[in-house]
Amino acid sequence: MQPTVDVSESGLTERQKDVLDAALALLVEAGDTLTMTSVARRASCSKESLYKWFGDRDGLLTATVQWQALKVRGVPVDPGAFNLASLTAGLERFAADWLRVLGGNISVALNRVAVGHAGSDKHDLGAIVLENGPFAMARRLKPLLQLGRETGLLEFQEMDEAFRTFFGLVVRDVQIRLLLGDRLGLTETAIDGDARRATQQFLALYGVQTKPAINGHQS
Amino acid sequence: MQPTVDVSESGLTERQKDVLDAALALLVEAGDTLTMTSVARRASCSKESLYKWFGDRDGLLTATVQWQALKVRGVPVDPGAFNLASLTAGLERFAADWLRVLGGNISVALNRVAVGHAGSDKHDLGAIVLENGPFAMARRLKPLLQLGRETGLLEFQEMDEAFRTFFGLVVRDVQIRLLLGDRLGLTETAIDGDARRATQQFLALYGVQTKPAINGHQS
DNA sequence: ACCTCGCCGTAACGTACGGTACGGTACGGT
DNA sequence: ACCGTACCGTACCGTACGTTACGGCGAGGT
Repeated sequence: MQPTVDVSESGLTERQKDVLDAALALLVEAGDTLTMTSVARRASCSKESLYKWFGDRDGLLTATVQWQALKVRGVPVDPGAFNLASLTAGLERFAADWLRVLGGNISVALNRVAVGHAGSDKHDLGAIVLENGPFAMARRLKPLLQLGRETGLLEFQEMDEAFRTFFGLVVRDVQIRLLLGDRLGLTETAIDGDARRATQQFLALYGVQTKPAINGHQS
Repeated sequence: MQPTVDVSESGLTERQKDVLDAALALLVEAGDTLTMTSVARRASCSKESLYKWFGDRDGLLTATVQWQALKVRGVPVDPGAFNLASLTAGLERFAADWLRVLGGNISVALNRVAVGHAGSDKHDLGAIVLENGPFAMARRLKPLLQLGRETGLLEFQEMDEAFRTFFGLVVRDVQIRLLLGDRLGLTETAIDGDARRATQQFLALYGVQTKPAINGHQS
């Protein structure tokens, strides 16, 4: 019958959520080599149920990715008073959040399977991760940038270019190196430092004030 | 006997190179779903030879990746007279080259398989791609940055930080989006424009001259 | 008490594919 | 002429895994 569970509506039994969490854990441990049997065993459910709920292996993977995506909905940041300080704080917080997510086991595992399956299967996993990764980040950040531009704190022509520059300054080679298996101890303090550096660099490029903070070393 | 062909010594028969080229083509077409049988058929060789030459499937993939890496050895750029113009040109050329490589089918395919296998197999494919991707880029770029610093055109404390910032400004979200299957028409003119923008932004952050080119739009 | 439904556990099926074995052919050396 | 080497093509084996089928069981309804 091809159920094709749409997780975004979250029409999910608690039982099914448990199953997806188990699948998520296995995905982190074993990557794309996880088997339907292993998921069933880990979740203490029958393979028959897996197939009834998710259609096939691809459907299970898709549902798992969407389930995780549903769980990371970040909180939007828009404080009342808006000035350079709050803009800076917002950008830093955003950068740090993003680096924390990217560095997590789950993100790495999901991106790995999505990259592996990109463009080749029916429920395009790559598109889903793209949608809930970079694109979601853009949707969340752009209002902040827009606000910065409207209040005269930032100056840029193309919103998309500004966003992508910020993305580059924050992520740099971190994600690709993690995906390729490079250990890359992202301690909490290192993340905070990188977030500050990226924010300062971004402000140096797109901020209107002629402050001295040109070099990427915060004070 | 575990041959484990070391391609970096290029102890490869012409016949074997042909086989690896065939494997490369199949990798681009089919990704990690390529089978030993398909490679043998495409290259008009026997599976027995594949196993004799490369040990096993992993060995074949490894040899293929190394073979491609051997073919992309970029040419170093160090002109005689060194000034801001040549530094800028060098950076732009570098950025454009890198974007062209990243956008190519072969790079995308190889990065996909390497990400998929990262950390899980014996010949760590991820490490190999890491070595011939980001790390090779760093080794090639750093001398240029060093020269820029020595001649007083650039100013930075940490070489590595400067490199990674340049990386971020050039690559941004391009690579991850390509890996996740996003079409992303990288025309030649778009690449050149991006290379110029990234270079200008980098110079704005790390250059010593107080030129006005702060915003990412070239003139 | 009985039926139905949803689920677990397990066994079974089909197949794709990694890996091996073997016969046949071309060729260079002696 | 004979042999060894290297290779192709193909058939074959073993296994892992996706997928399906079936028997049993507890719960809720009638």
